[in-house]
Order: sequence, then structure tokens, then C-alpha cells
Amino acid sequence: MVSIVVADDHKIVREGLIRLLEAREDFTVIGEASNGEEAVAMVLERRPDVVLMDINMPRLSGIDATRQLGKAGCTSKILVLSMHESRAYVEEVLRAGASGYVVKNSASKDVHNAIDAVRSGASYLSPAITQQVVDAIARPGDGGPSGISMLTDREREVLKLIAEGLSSKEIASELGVSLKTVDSHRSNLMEKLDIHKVSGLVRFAIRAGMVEA
Amino acid sequence: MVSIVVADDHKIVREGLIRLLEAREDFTVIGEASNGEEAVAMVLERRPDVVLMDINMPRLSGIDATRQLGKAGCTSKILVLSMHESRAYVEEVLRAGASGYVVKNSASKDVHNAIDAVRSGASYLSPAITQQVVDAIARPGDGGPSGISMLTDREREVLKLIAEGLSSKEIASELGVSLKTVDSHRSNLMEKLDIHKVSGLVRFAIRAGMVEA
DNA sequence: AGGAAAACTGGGGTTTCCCCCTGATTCGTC
DNA sequence: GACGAATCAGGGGGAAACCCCAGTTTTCCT
Repeated sequence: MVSIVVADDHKIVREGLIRLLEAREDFTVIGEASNGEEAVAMVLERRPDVVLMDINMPRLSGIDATRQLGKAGCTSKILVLSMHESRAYVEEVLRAGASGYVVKNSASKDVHNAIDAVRSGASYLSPAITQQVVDAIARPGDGGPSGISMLTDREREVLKLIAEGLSSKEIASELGVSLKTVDSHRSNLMEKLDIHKVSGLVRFAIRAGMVEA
Repeated sequence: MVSIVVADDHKIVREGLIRLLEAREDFTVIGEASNGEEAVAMVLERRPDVVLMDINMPRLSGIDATRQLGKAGCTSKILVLSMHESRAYVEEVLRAGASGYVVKNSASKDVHNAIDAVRSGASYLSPAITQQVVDAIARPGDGGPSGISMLTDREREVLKLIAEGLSSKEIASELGVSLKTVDSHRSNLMEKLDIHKVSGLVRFAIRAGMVEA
């Protein structure tokens, strides 16, 4: 019997997923969470075999939740569910400690297979993205890890706030640092991403799932 | 017996929805579509009682698909499924001719109720958004349709280029007009949309489907 | 443990661009 | 003629982008 916690911010999606999971008699859903914080707390308390975690969630993203669970020494296998197929995403998710990455455009059978895979200690990547991972490995000199992974935590934070529409001054006050510091981070991340316009940063942040469109 | 077509670009979401729908014995799903064009073709061919339509779909958005079905004289009731709760969305959806608006953060029971409602000729709006619609009606002078429809062709063109990352100077040369003209359009469209930051414009343009993220 | 590298922090100054303001002219439509 | 749309213009305030720099802390590697 495989115990599972489902985390997704949309109730109806959660319900649907649970139905699909419980079509397998050896799967049992022991909890559901509607945001990242709730997911972390629930997983640490109930210790499921597998966590089916959406990326886009309020309060704490699925990626950050995965990271926290890893630091907390949690042994539950984490299967990330995402609507994005971009390489940057997959990298981030796997580095955060997830065991699998399933795109939402998968059949329920694929999810079943993914759960079986991570249960046995393996990794699972949706067919749609394995090719991209292979591509990424095949050409390591194409400019590096494609973006977001080369940013520091602070730079990611600043990027997110830029994309949300805050001015540098507002970001400075939000983060409790000086305007000049924000300016530095801003310059540095623009240099790293080779994106030198706000519009480009916003699109990048949206593609990367850091902010909603 | 109520016949239903489900349109959503994520297969797993479709599957989940179908399960939830068929939990009601008087509901039967007679087709599923993964994009707007497919949805329009299928609905016109199979004439379901109800269409459960996601907004975010490739090729043709759920809103545009709804509009096309209306023009084609389709009598199927359209129930739009959306992850957004903003007023601008709801207005656009209803003006496109949909009979209902259900946020994804609803329980399956709500979807059942919504289908019953539109079947009997009524409208259905998720509790989360009814208040917003009431607000919008209560103050009709707050700017009108609150969206892209109030922009002129030229302003839309400028907005698109802004969102694509061009500077005003580049837009001017692209359109073959002076920098000052672009500046005017820029100011005017910002005023109309009440969005005064590039980041906000980019997100708006992406939501409106004018540019890719 | 010790040192190197990176990250985070802060500052000064310059240039460019954005944003808003007030105007104006032409054109087509109602 | 009134109106809206599109075109163009000047000027001013402010933010952003880019340049230089440097101190502190954290992280990483040997």
C-alpha cells in the first residue's frame, strides 16, 4: 500500500487527482494540501510514501516546499506536477530534491507509473521532458544551466519582485536593504541572464513560474 | 441525460474532470478537446448540452472559442473553467457568451450545480466571483469593460511591442512614426488600462494572449 | 583549519529612457 | 461641426541601467 499526500491549490484539481490515484487499489491518499506551507507541515506530520506536489501554489511554491522537506530530512518521495515543460523548470525541481517531474498533460497511467518508479527509489521524468534533459546534458557549453539556476537566492527574490511590478525603491524597503543593494542585484541578474529589459525579465519570470501572468 | 464536452489543454486535468462529472449518473461526457479550435469543431459537430471549457488553451483561448460558438449560432451552454478570479476575466467571459464561470478552486459539487444551472437556462458564477460582479455593476463608471477592448488598434499594436521588449525608440522605427507618437500611445493605453508599469503591461499582454510568455 | 571564491551589502556618478504634462494638426465618421 | 483616432512636439521629474569601487559574511575547497 502506497500512502500519498496531494498538494495543489485548486480544489477541483485535487479532487480529480485523488480519484485518479484511488483508482489504483494499492494507492491511498492520506492528506491533501492547498498551499506549500500546509504541504510541508502535513508531510512532516503524516510521513507519506509519496507527495504529489504542484509547482504553482500560494504562500510557498512546490519547489520551495520540496527544498524545505529535503532540509528537514524528510524521506517521502516527492513527485512534482507541473504545467511547464521548459528545461529551466526541470532543473530547478530536481535540484530541489524531487524524485520525479510529471507534466500535467499526462495520462493517469503515467502518474501511476511515476509513483511506482519513485517508490522503488527511481526517478521519473515525463516523456515530454526527458528529451530536453538529454539535450541539456548533451550540450553543456550552450551558455550554462539556461538561466534561473545561475542566480543566487537573493537575485531570484529581486527578480520576482521586479516581475511583480515593484520599483527598486519598493524592493529595497520590502527586503530591508538599501536601494543600492537592490541596484546591484538587479544589474548582476540582468548580466547573468543576459536580459536587459524589464519586459524580458517579466517574461522570463513567468516562464520560470516565479510569478503569475 | 446531460451530454457534455470537456475542453482543457492538460490531459490529466481532463481525465480528472471527466471522472468527477461521470460520478453523476445523469451526466455523460461525449467528447474532449485539448485546444480551442478542436473544441469549436467538436461542439459544432456533436452538439452537447453543455461545454466545460478551460480559458487557457493553445491555438484558441476558451474565451475566443466561446465567442466563435456564439457567432455560429451554437445552442450548447458554455461553462467556463478558470483559475483566475479577477473581474476583467469574468466580464470578458460573460460578454463572449458563456453561461457560467467556475473557478478551478471549486468542489466537484459546485461544478455539478453549475451544470444543472446552465442546463435550465440560468447563469452560474462561482461564489468567489459573484461579489466582484456585483461590485462591477454597482459602480458602472469605473472605467467600463476594464480590458483590451477599450484600446484602439494602434494602441494594441504599441502594447504588443512594449510587451515584446522593444524600447519606445525601437517601436517608433518599427511603426514608422516618431518617438513622440509612440510616447502618446503609450501614455494613453496606460491611462486606459490603469496600468502604469512596464511589468504590469507585460503581464496584461500575456494574459490577453497578445504575446507569448 | 585556512584560504579562496562567491554572495551580500553599500556608495558615487553618468546617461538613457520612461512617464506625465500641455499643447497642436490632420483625417475620417457620424 | 463634433468627435475620436492618429500623428507630432517640448519640457521636466524621476527611475532605471550601467560604470566604477569596496567592506563583510557565507560558502566552498583543499
